[in-house]
Amino acid sequence: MSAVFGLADCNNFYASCERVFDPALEGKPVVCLSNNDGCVIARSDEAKALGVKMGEPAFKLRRLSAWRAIRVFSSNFPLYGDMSRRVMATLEDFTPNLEIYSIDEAFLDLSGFGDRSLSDYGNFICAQARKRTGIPVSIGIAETKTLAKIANRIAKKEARGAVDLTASLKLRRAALAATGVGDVWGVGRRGAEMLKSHGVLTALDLSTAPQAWVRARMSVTGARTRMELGGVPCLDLESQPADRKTALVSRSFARPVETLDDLGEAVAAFAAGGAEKLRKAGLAAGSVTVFIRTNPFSKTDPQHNNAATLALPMPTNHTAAITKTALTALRRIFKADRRYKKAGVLLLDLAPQGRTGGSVQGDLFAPRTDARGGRLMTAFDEINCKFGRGTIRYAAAGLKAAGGPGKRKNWRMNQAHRSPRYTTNWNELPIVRA
DNA sequence: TCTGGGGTCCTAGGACCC
DNA sequence: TCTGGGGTCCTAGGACCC
Repeated sequence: MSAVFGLADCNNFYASCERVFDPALEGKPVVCLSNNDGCVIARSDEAKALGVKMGEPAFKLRRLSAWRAIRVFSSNFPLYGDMSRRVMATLEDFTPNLEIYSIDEAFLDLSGFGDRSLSDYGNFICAQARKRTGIPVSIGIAETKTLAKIANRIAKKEARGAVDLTASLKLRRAALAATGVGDVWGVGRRGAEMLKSHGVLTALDLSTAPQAWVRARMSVTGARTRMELGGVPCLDLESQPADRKTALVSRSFARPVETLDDLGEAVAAFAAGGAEKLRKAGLAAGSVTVFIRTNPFSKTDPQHNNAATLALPMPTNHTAAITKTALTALRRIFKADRRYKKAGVLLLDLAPQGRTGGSVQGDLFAPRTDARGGRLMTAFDEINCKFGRGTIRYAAAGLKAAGGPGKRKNWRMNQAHRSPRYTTNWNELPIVRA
């Protein structure tokens, strides 16, 4: 039985949250702003129709002819977090397995629901979420996460509740053909530019591009995306959230900050906030990075960006210890006569409290088949992709195993001689044989 | 005048060990 | 024709995500 993924995504989430608490906003253009009311981070459909762009600076809103009609909100993240929990709790009732992917998105395990219409079931879930929380939700259904994203995008575009791409290959093909390569999950701006310059314009084009070519140009993540578009799942549902690896507290300043004292005050506040985050999560930091930067949009100010990382004497989540180290780092990077616009404290090397890391070694672990019985690509397959047989003078292939206690982390094999050294990571890339 | 905040992963290459 | 092989750990920078 093959896997089926649903991607449930709240429509215009923050704007929809504001509407739940003020139904008079229904049908009106609603916009939510970032911290400091800096730029637009959510728009209702009506606001989109007026030409409000994502990420647009708030002051530019006033240039729109219809700006007086737009209801503008400062962000209220505690509210959005609470609404998110309610939506997720609802979704949980309709699947045995749920992965909360972001504040407004969740992947649902819909495998084994094939005896009824998946799109009917999806529509039912959407209706229930709307009824119980007031938040409009759409669901994309497909054989892989990447395809489910595409299905969801279509659902939103066509103002449908659920879109199911599992029904026929023809349907999937049409969806891929109608999706620009830049709109594929995992393909960002740079990737899209590169692909377009080679004539790969749609998701369908990417799904049929030669695997080795994609692997060479877009690394293992791109190769995975390509396979997922073809219906081969490379990304699993992860219902257990992993421990966080970093924690960041940063802000843009409303006006430029110029003195070490003022900057220190801000950094101390960020450090305290970071320490509290860690305590809530039961984590401790091993080191602290402080960064400061001037306003990159300024055409007149001299620019300065800098950062420093300092190890803490021992892993901790105590405010005093983290603040002290953060301020030491700040003193190292501060430059007088600069107008700083943003600063932050990044806490690194997070580990569950009481455990300070260490490494485990054990038996060699080099899987050759994946969980579905497919053969996994080996490092030598990749070398041959890249250089072609017979041209290799020296190669080193690193295989990164799937981890887990008792498993050795890396397995490297050196062959032949002379550079270029070629290293690749092992990342469970399934190979489908014709 | 005014342009967000918080994350993850991958790669290349170096340092260092036996 | 001409060279060591195997392993761990770390970092900077880039790319991507919501």
